[in-house]
Amino acid sequence: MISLSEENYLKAIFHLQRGDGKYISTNALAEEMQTKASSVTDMVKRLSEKDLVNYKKYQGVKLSANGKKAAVEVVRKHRLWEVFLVENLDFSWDEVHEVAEQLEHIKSEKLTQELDKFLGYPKKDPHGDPIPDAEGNFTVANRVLLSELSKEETGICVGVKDSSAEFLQYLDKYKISLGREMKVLEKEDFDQSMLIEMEGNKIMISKKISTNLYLKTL
Amino acid sequence: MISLSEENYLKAIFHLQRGDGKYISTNALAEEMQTKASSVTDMVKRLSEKDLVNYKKYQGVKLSANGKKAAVEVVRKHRLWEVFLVENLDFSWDEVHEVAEQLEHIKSEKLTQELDKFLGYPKKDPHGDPIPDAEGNFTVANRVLLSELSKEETGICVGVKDSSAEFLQYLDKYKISLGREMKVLEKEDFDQSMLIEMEGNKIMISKKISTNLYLKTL
DNA sequence: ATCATTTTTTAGGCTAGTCTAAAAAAATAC
DNA sequence: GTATTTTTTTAGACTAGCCTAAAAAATGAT
Repeated sequence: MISLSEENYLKAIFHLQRGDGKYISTNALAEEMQTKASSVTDMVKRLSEKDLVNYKKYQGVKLSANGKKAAVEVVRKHRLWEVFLVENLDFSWDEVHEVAEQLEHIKSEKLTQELDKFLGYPKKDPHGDPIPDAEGNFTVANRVLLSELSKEETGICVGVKDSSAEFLQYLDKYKISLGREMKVLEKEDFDQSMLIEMEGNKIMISKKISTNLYLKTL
Repeated sequence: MISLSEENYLKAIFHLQRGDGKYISTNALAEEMQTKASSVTDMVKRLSEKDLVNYKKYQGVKLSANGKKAAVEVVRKHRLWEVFLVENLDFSWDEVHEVAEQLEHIKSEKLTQELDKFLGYPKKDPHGDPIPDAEGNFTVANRVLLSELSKEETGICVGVKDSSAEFLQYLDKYKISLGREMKVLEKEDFDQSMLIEMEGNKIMISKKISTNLYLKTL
């Protein structure tokens, strides 16, 4: 049995690893978990004992096969619940995170399966992130940050890197949503801002925004 | 903030109290919570400290106004989720309990409200138990146990006292479900079994069944 | 290669929630 | 009304998960 706290650590390691198998430092994990390095060392030892991570003193930690499976399952549940909240319970995309953080820990295979079916086996959550299927498979879309596009390039907004309520509300305010087509008209070296054309309008986008928006280039 | 464990204690006291304001003994609560009397004493002191219960040494415990409010809120969530599981996720009434025990602890007022709306403000859960509204109000139906009916009396099945999977599956097997009309044909003093007419069929019902089925008399 | 800095681990302590065993209070029996 | 039994509480210990402070290891600079 994996505890709530253990699940949160596995999820955090999963997010820091981003697919590849690199080792995550104790400090990085402490930062992600908003806790102290000493607490991380404690927990990481327990996870290692349970064969959920590979841990070598002073070298860091990475998910084992078991750990990855558990982490992906938590991510799957988190994203399915987000879809449910937005599609069926009138939540907006900036309101779902906190509640999904709780719902992701509900343990019931049948619940997850039936929820997935009820939602019509969605492939993406409201922020554009892929939802793993029951076997834990999912494809990370071919996407780039808006900030990486060159002048005159065009793309479609497919996801956000930061999914804080503040950022999402900012996007709402300027009518930036998933599926929008964007064209880079200008890139300013001075402050790395960009002039973008979207739906016939021209808007200035700061570095902070362009480094947190994912696009699929055409 | 009320912890998960505290919520479970409050719910247990609520169920043992059954509306009226009687004091619950430490042993009774330990039995309900499947734990030891000493653990109950510990917890009850903490709950008393938080003004969620009234506790007097050696006399027992009862819910305070705050405690009752919290307990009713947990019960409301439990029953709403049960409706969701049965109505939308193809759970049967004997499968919902365990999952609802987890879902009832999710903290989000908006979630509860929106779920209630999504379900169409249901008044009863799948076992016939009343669902408190957002203000915590609910009416306990005017009902009696089947075992209390006299010969020739008729009633409609409106709820179950025991909601264990075993009991509910037994009821399914003999096609006993909420809404069924039942007439008492015979009452046997010897083993307190009853001969019942239901949907034109005659069935024998043991004491164990008749003392766990609620009916509304006609 | 040595010294200083940063990172990580260890040591020891805290809380919530549980337990067992023993003591104290209440209830029951005679 | 005293003695026995039952119930309840207290005392002390345990685990998970966190903390602070100090020690140890790794890294980086000269």
